[in-house]
Amino acid sequence: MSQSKKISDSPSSNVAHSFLKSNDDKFLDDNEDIMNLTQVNKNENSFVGNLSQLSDRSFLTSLDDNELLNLLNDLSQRKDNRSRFKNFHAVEPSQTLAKSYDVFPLSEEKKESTQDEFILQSSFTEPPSENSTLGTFQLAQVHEQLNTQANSNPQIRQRDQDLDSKDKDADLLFGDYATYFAQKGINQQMQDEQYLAWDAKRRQLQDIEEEDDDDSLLTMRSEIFKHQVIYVNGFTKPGITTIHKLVILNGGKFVHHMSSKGQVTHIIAGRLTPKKHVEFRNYKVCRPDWIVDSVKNGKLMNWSDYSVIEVEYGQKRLNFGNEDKLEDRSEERDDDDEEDDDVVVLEKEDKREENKEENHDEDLIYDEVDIRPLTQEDVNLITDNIDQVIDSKHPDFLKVFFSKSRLHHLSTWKQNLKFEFLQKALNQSEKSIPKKYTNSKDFKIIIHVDFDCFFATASALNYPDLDFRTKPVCVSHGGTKSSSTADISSCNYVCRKFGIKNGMWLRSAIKLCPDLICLDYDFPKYEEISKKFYDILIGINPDCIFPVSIDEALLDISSLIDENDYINQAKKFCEDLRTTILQKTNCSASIGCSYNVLLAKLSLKKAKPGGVFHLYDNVDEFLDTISVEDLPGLGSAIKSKLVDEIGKTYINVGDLRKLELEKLEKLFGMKTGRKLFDYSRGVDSTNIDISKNPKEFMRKSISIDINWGIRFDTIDQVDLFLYDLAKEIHIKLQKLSMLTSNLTLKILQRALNATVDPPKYLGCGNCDSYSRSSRLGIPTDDYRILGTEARSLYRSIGCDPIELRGIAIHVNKLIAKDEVVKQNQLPFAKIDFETFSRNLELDKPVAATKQSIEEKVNVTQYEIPRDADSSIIEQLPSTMKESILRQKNLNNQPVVEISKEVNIEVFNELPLEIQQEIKGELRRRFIKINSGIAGKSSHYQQIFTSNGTEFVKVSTPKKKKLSPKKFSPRKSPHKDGWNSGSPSPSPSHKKMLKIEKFDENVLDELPTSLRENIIEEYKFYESVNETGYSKIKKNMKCSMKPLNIDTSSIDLEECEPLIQPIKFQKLKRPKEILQILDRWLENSVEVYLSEKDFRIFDKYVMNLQNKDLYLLIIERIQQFVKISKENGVQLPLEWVALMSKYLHESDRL
DNA sequence: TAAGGTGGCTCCTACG
DNA sequence: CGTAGGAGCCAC
Ligand SMILES: Nc1ccn([C@H]2C[C@H](O)[C@@H](COP(=O)(O)OP(=O)(O)OP(=O)(O)O)O2)c(=O)n1
Ligand SMILES: [Mg+2]
Ligand SMILES: [Mg+2]
Repeated sequence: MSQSKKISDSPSSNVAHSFLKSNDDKFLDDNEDIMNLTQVNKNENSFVGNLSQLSDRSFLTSLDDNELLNLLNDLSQRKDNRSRFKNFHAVEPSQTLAKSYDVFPLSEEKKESTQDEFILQSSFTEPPSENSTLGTFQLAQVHEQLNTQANSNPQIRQRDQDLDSKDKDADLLFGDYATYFAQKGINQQMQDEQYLAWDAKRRQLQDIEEEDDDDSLLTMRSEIFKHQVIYVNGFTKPGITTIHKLVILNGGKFVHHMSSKGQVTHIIAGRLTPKKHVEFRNYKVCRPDWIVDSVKNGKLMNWSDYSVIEVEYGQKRLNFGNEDKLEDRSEERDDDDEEDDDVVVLEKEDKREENKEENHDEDLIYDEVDIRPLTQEDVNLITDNIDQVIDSKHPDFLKVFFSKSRLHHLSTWKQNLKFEFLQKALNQSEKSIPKKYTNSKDFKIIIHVDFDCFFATASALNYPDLDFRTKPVCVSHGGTKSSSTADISSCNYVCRKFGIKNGMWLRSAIKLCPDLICLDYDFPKYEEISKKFYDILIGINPDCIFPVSIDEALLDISSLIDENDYINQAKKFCEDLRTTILQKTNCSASIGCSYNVLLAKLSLKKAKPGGVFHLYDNVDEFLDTISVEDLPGLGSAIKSKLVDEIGKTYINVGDLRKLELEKLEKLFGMKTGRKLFDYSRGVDSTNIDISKNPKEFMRKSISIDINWGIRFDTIDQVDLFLYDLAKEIHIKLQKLSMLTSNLTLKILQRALNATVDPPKYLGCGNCDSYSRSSRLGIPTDDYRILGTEARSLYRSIGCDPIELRGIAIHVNKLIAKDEVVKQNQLPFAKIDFETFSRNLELDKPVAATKQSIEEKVNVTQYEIPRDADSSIIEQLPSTMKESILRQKNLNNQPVVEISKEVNIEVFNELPLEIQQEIKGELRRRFIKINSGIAGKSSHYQQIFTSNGTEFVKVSTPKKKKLSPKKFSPRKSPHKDGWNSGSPSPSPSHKKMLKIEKFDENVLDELPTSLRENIIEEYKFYESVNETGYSKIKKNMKCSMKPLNIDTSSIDLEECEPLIQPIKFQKLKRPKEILQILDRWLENSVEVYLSEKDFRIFDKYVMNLQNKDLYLLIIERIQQFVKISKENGVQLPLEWVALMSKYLHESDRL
């Protein structure tokens, strides 16, 4: 029962690593099931040779189960572990780690564009490339993979890794294009140079002939691509990154997706599937060398000379009819923007007809092709290319958004400040220099210092001619347009007389004050001023400093003031401080001074603008003049409750004081009630001394929230974005050197009554909010784990991507990295080793034992369809039966077990660190080690699910119904709430299970075989928890009317089984297999393929039961052979041989 | 155009 | 009963 216990321990979600193989799968010999794509033989010793790589957790993470077990097996077979690891610590991990990469198949990321309709799912079979040192350059690789088929040269890959580990400035390498829009080319020059330096280095390490051209090309600058908008489809050579660079460096515009309708002028593709052929029929499609040659020659080449090889249907090519004319036209366009060309228009209209007919053939990854002729508007769009709309579909969205988000800046600054002062406090407490303290213990002087209308003041420094004191000035994005929905970040005190407030929309502010002057943000300047500000504060050496914000801090200055003359001294002190700040920063600050934080804050408010206020006596009198909403922590929600309670709209603190404690506690809860009670009497004991209790000030959670610009069409885009978020979280975790074991995904879904376009431009509008969290099993900072989890949670929530308006990832249960090592050890040994002995009694696998005799490596698996007839189960060996029934009972999933031999004693000889690493990893995967019979051999066991995804979640036994919470983004006191539309009557209790991947009509028209594949594909998009064949079918039917699905009609637990196909390369989904095949094929052009790989592949194909997949594979190879022939490429004889064999076989079928 | 983030605390309640 | 997930609220 220990297993089921373990799983139900994690009610929300757990993950298990799927490792399914069919029983009759014959190629189970030791290493052979891992096809070696990279020619580097993964021989028996490859693990041993790289033992030091164990010092990096990511290495283990990257292994698939079998590899992990092999490693463990290997380690446990050696008696000389101790001596082998003598120098364990001396080895530098990054170098050896990199070497180990070539053992693995190439990384696969879901890609946005491919030439076929299959989409790769990310998985844990990826190499651990970006794990431990996620340089931005590696991100670049990821990005590239996202947008094109994974580059297939493992050698380049590895060198990138090598380089990255050496090159600390790798960030800049990527920055040169990823931050292009954000940086607006300021650093372009420098970054390009760095890129070239890097590239030179790379070329030293290898002989890349075919890229020589590109290298020199990258130094070229011109405007030849001006007004051209380039889109890259699928795998190209040179890769998408290079093309991106070439295009941008030469005046063009590069887009990552086709959704910017009508913008794209050229599509670059290596080859086209028939589908893409149809889809792109109205574009100029050409080969990548068109770009290269154009740059090389300094002028646009005739694009039609670079027509793309069509994959399948012979010469039925891209018939643009009069190619010459078109060509002329395109040349013309470089010089002027004139644009009406009858030929084109006619042509396009013709195509429109055809397009209609074949529209159902779309794979729906892209927007429908926009076939109308370019309008002047479009041209403007192209011309203004940098200022194009960037929403969440844009690959650089996060970067750009963050760079412009004031709130993001505020949050980041605050975190940095808190961190900084926490460190300072920690260091100080070490030194612990007790201060001379002459005042009595109760004596306390707290001051609260805050700049007056900080952003406005600071930005105004950039406008020396502006009369800031008399003119209404504010800071916001965009111009002064009376329709603007831009937020006012900060407004000066002139504005406030008009009733303008921070956070108000510009257009409502303009209504209040038509002469309003808007200034731009200047974040670096704010930082700079803040730095000076804090330096001053540090300089006065107070008892403690508590950073509240970039422009604001609390100080305890008790020991700087003589108790006996505190009024005068504090007065002088504050005046001096204010003056100093004003002198050094040119910005006016105000100071509130009192004996606790609450009163200091209230005094500050009173002191503004540009003054100091002291409050020591007659506190109640003072409070009676204060409105309750000025109390810290008392916002609109509490205020309105108070209004309800008291019955008047203006409530001052005196009114609040009249409420009894009990009443307040009942209304607001114990703590809040008490706080209000105390606050109304000026009582507050908030501690601001970090060094007193540093733990209290430690970071407890990390999150990323994006509720602006979230506009998606497909689940794939959402997935990519979630990975981006996960990467950001990863970076934050890494910076703090922390790990997390809990992740929460929160999404905002457009409320039913909300308009598709909310009042605020690209805002989230009125939304329902859903959140769901999940335990990760082990502490981690691996973005793949985080990302996969997030994707999984997204599916579990089930929001239609089109309705998505906000996404947030929160991680909590943070733990310092170095603490993890200590903590991991004990529970593993205790729980897993002990409880497993019970396991053994239950399901000591007879079959496995038998196998262990029969085979050197024993991989047993029982594959039972979930709805398998119970009589079938009855016939099974009792141990199997029990195990299966238990698992069935547990999570409705079939069971698979793997057993291997391991000598636990030998394993125990390993260095502790390594043991822990492996144990942790096994634990994470729910593989248990049994200390075993006679203590000699051990037994691994793993729970599997029927789901085809590599990494699967174990479902919660009972699924809570999702009840959306109405989300009204921070209703401000003024009219412009986040949702200024009509209020939502109640949260929409509709199920949002639709993921609109397929049009049902499309589906119906497909041949059955293909449909099956697609349905299986679709399965991937469902949460593991909720996946069910029947549900999918339901969803397909409902997909056109998602919002009307009745929740009650969908039983989340209703899951039908799917028979497990056999696996290849640990993969079994046709899409993945084909993907791998494609990569392999492409690889095989330039590199030697091992005979072994062919053998394994052949074995796989011959054992394949799925006829359709079989045919698809053959088709692929056929295509490949054909293309190669057309291009005069010499193919490996093996392919040709395989081909004829398969063709022969297929005749038989 | 526009960039409505983020972390901490508290409350409520379902779950064992 | 304690715990934890999830929602609410708030501040800058
Ligand atoms: N809704 C808000 C509130 C604040 N800020 C930014 C701009 C402010 O300048 C800065 C500091 O916030 P304050 O609350 O200190 O506000 P100001 O400094 O602008 O005005 P005050 O004079 O009231 O301090 O934070 C913002 O962008 N949006
Ligand atoms: Mg301020
Ligand atoms: Mg402030």
